[in-house]
Amino acid sequence: MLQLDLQSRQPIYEQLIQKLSEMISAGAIKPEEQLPSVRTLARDLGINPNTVQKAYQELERGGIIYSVAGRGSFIAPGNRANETLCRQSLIRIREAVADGRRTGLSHRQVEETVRSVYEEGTKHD
Amino acid sequence: MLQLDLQSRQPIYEQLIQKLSEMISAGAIKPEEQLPSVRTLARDLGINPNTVQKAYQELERGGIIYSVAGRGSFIAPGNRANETLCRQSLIRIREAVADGRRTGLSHRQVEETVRSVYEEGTKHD
Amino acid sequence: MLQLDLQSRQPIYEQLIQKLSEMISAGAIKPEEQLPSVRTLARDLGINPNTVQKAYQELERGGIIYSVAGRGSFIAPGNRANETLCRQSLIRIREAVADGRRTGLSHRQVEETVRSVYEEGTKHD
Amino acid sequence: MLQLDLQSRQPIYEQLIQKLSEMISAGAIKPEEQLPSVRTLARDLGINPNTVQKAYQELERGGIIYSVAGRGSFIAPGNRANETLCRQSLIRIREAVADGRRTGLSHRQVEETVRSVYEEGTKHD
DNA sequence: GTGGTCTAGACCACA
DNA sequence: GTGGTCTAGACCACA
Repeated sequence: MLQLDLQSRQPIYEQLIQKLSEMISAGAIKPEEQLPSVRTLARDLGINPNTVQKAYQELERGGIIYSVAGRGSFIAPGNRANETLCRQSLIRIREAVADGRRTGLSHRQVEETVRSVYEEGTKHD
Repeated sequence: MLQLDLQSRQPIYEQLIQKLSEMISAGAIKPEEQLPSVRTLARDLGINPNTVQKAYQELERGGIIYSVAGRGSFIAPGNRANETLCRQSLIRIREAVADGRRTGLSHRQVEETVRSVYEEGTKHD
Repeated sequence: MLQLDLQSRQPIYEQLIQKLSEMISAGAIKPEEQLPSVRTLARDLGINPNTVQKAYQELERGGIIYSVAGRGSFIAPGNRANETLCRQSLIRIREAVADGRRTGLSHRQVEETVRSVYEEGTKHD
Repeated sequence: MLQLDLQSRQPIYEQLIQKLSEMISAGAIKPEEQLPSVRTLARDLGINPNTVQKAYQELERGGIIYSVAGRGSFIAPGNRANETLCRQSLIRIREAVADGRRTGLSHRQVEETVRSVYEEGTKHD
């Protein structure tokens, strides 16, 4: 659970933000529930506490979680984790498709690709 | 023409590779035609010659262009600029869509986004 | 009553000092009246007894309350809760205004802000 | 120039953000002008590069500056440094005044304080 | 214990 | 050289 790719070009803290957002969005962690402490999560993931903290701070800025010094970090009630993820995802899709269109991909080709993604049976992740 | 975004997270040399590939793919530059010299292009774009050099090297590795020491760089005949771009583009679209699906976007929502991209009139880029 | 903001940057014990001072200053608790015990107040507010203890100690240092070992804490007769609060408040206002002036706020803008605060009907707190 | 108080309760990076915002707001550094590099400024101020970077990143998030990896950090054109500072300043004044009002300060007393700040001759800072 | 700040120093890709 | 990321480790106030 919460698999990171330390070799990826995407920074670890960004992967963390994304994975945690997904878990929150999926309801795996619920509003007002406490997140693992910065140190605990860092230890469990084998990364540095500063990296976890950076991710937590970004999530806090985005209103997904809130942190109370001396107490811990918690899922914000009414957080927009899902909306945020969807919005970002749609932007990325739009960019990728616009790019493909410029390259000469036909509407049909893109539609076909989209369809194939949605027809793959439920995936492991 | 050949607009770069110096502030983008995407490295300039990658943007250059993509833009040049697009121009070649679109026939704006034809096989055996000569590309501007590394220094000229760097000066025109206001970027570092090392950056242009890196882009040219990658394009050569991909068989899109070829360089002749002392003479310059030329578009390779029979280059697969278009195929390369399309392949990469489809991969990126597939990844973005898979991501969106995981986030909870419906097939319909994605289709709608794709459609809207294709319905926008011819764009400036 | 005695609303704390656990997420505020201002430490809880400081908020406690301020709120208690306000209540004493406003006469909601009168000289020689007993304050709730450290443990009781901590339980009621859902905070750590150490935090309440720290606030009580500071209030005692300021001559606002006094404690009798084994009996409890009481409002000091002749306490200067009000004077203390007013003095601190004026200092903070002065600093905030000086800051605003440096930033370029006009005397008029600040006056207007002050007026708007005083014109808001009686507030909940 | 750019005096920091290393003993202050206010974190160094926040002081940096504020001071730089003030300089930009005052026109001491103009749009598109380059800021000192993270390392240079850190060395000059005798603090750690990470601390400077944190300040720069916050300023970038606020649209006050922009950073280009490998090139440097620059004042953003059309930045709202001044508006941002004024807005924050007015909020702080409003809070301080509301606090004072609750404590029992009269409108007149506050007005008098404000006036006195504005009547002090031009100050050094 | 908890989050927040800071230092010292390393490594990376890019310019 | 430049910004960006990350580690290791320290210290702080607060709870």
